[in-house]
Amino acid sequence: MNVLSLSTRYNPEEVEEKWYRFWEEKGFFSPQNNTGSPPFVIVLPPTNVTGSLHLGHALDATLQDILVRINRLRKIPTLWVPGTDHAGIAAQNVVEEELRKQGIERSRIGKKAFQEYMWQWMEKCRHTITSQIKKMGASCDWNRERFTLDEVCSRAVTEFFVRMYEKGYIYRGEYLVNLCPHCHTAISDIEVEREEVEGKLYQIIYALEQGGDIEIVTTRPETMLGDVALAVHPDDLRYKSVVGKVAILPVVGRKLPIIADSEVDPEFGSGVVKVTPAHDFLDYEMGKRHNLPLIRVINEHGFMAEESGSDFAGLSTLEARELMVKKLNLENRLVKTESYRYSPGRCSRCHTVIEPLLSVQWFLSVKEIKKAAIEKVKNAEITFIPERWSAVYLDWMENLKDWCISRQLWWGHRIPAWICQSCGEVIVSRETPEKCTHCSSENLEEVEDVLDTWFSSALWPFSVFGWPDSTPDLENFYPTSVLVTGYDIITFWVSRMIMAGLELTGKPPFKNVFIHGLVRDEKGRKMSKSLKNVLDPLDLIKDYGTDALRFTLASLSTLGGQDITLTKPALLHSRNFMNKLWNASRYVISTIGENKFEKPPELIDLDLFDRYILSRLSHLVKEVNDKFASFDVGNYIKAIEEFFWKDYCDWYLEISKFKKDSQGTLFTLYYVLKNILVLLHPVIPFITEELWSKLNQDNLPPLIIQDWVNKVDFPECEIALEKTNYIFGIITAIRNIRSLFKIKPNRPIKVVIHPSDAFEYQSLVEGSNYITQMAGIGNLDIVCDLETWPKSSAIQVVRGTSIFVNLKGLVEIKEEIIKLTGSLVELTTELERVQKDLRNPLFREKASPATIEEFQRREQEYQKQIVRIDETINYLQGEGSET
RNA sequence: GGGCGGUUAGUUUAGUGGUAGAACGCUACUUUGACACGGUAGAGGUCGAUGGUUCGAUUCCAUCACUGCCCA
Repeated sequence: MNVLSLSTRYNPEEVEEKWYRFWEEKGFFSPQNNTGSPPFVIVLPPTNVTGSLHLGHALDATLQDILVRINRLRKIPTLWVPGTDHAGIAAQNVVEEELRKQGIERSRIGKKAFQEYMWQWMEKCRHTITSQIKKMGASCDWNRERFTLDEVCSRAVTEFFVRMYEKGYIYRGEYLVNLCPHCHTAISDIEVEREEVEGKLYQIIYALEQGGDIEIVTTRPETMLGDVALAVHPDDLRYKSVVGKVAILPVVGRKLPIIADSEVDPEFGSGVVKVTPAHDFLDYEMGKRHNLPLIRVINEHGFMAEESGSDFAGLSTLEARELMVKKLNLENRLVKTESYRYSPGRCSRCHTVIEPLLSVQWFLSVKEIKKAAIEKVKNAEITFIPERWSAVYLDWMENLKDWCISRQLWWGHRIPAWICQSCGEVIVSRETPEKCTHCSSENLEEVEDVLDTWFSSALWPFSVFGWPDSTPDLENFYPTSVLVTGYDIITFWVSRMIMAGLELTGKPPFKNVFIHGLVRDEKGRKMSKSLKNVLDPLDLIKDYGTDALRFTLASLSTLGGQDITLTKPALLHSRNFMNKLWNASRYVISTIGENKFEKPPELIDLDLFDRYILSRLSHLVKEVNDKFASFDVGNYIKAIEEFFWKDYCDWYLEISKFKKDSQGTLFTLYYVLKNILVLLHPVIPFITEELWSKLNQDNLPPLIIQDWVNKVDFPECEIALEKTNYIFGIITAIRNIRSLFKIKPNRPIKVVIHPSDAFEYQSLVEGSNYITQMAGIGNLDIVCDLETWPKSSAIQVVRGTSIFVNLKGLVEIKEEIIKLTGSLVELTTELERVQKDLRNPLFREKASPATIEEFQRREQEYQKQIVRIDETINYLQGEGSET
């Protein structure tokens, strides 16, 4: 095959689908139990069936795939379980909105019909998502794909619920909870977001029964209808005398006791607050402490309830507020209103201002189950990477309150509970009960509520394996190895998986939690639908290829888990990298041709440059394994990139062009590229597999199941590194002169090189052929004893070596002197800095021996170079005076 | 108000108690038999401010400023 007939551009579309299908059909994504080592297991954070993948998913999947693929190469049985999440409230909202566009209202078609729409939507969405995950190259085991509402996962949810109920951890009752008037459901504290807005603060006068007035402040006058008391701080001297007296609620006329409670902030407004226990969390607590009644004046739809009176009932809260203000004005009770910034809670899903409302809900008490979850992180049985996120987790856990788990939705896991319509008994059961366990009545009604989505995602690491049954998969693959997710989800999900995992299985669900940042747009903004800055991974794949997208996301990841600013130039750079890899491989493949390497590698003759690149490769492999061990994905990639582009392409490959007849060269070209492909495969699986198949001489198995590189078969050769470093410096210096004097690249030049010691001389002799070729030299003289200085030459000094490039007529001696003097000044400054420290007794006493040695080495190096430059300047000054 | 980040070249950012790196962009040269999505050679930084610790601070500590996120 003439490889050079291949396109000079890498074309991702031609290879990606082919290889994914090949891998999947061959079953490489399923765990191979070919070694006895413990498996490496990841569960994919289940993707919400709310639409399609965004770049956050792309990053998350890329990082997971890198871990999975490296471990697979390491011959560790590897399993990555994919799946989707029913995403209760979020998915229901999406479908509701879709239907509304078609003129269909959820409330009109009823629960059953709506659920049918939900399932249809789910199937469609799930298909979109899984095909996107596949497009990303994710090597997950699709045979084990799960959906949180499928039978296996649902059974786990029921089991979890029943066990917690039986242990007394789940309870039901009427409490004040966050209700979203738009989503018509209760939500948990964590789903409430606060955002500061411009509001109004109303100052209102309440009359005292015994005569006189008292002023209060409120942001929500409409809730006055539910007032049951006024409260002041017990130490507030201004109001000592009114505590225990009675105020009259304006408009309504209800009698309100004035109580003292230390939760009242005396600095806020007048220092007197109204107490509305049915509609405010602080007031609710206060009401409990003081045994106050609850008057519920707002209903679950966010409208005024019957109890608010005939004038108000049926109004929205905003209408009620206006009416209340009007009535207060009529009664001359409103002193004034002023603008005021406050932060009402909003539903994190629909952004509607939430209403604290009394309602019957189900709660999970966390008091007991959080203990182990805290302990395991504190004693590092579960570790966060980066470590600092464990503080966020612990802070959250330690302040965790009981979790409201019931939702008034039509999409989710139904709470496995029945209420006896005869005696009111609550029956929680795995199976549908036939009669009441208390009164034997058969008139049982199933609870309509569903469970919070996180209640089921909490079980994901083991429900996917069939828990509570003790299945082989559960036995083999649980606990999982690492969880990879964004920091925004630590409290929502990670914390709950740890609690549920420890409570139900007795084991931490994973050992490591690998936290990454969020993907931001070019301006550093979070991607959001409302900003219209969301990028679709599929569009980027179309423009740049999957590998380039993965490469970009992964190489921008930092160990600190910083957010990633995704820019077009970064994507272009990655695409260019793919092209470079493609073309370097084309060169290597065509250069090797039909050559076979039959001799064992250790018998092949290797020259200086072969040993140089193999030494660098050896160093790289160490670095890569090191970075990988610490989850430092970004630097793992950057190290390979630098090696490949700078060392392999720019130096080794260029030099190889002048020694193509050497077996050692051909072997080294092949050997290094082969290793590069293995090292890069976890990050850019498609292009590497494609190139592997073209490079593959020995019919080796596909790259995806190759052996990972733990070390290189050749030892690092320090001398080769030092020599090539020197030779490359010489070449660069000559090219620099060329460039400065604008000598055409194809014009040969005459060069005299004057080394200062045996090392330099030997290196020059060894490399002379390549120096000549790489720098475009026509005539090269290496001269140890310089009897006559070359005239009319541009000069550079490298180490102790002077380089003279003959440039008759082009060189201004004055210019050369100025240039050299410039470097002399720089070097002298550096030398002085080093010597200043070396002369300092404190430095010699306190600095480490290695540092002192290094400083001494630098001192010598500078001195050597300074001597040579000085000598050259002296000569030039002589030459200048002669002309 | 509490907690956690960030502040380094024009831009996006790595990084380290001992000469500050990269990518993109920029300048000049360059279609040379892998690659112009390329090559060669360059220019560009008082590492947010002020103090402190240290032989030595961009790096550690404190304060401050601006900025982002989380929690109340």
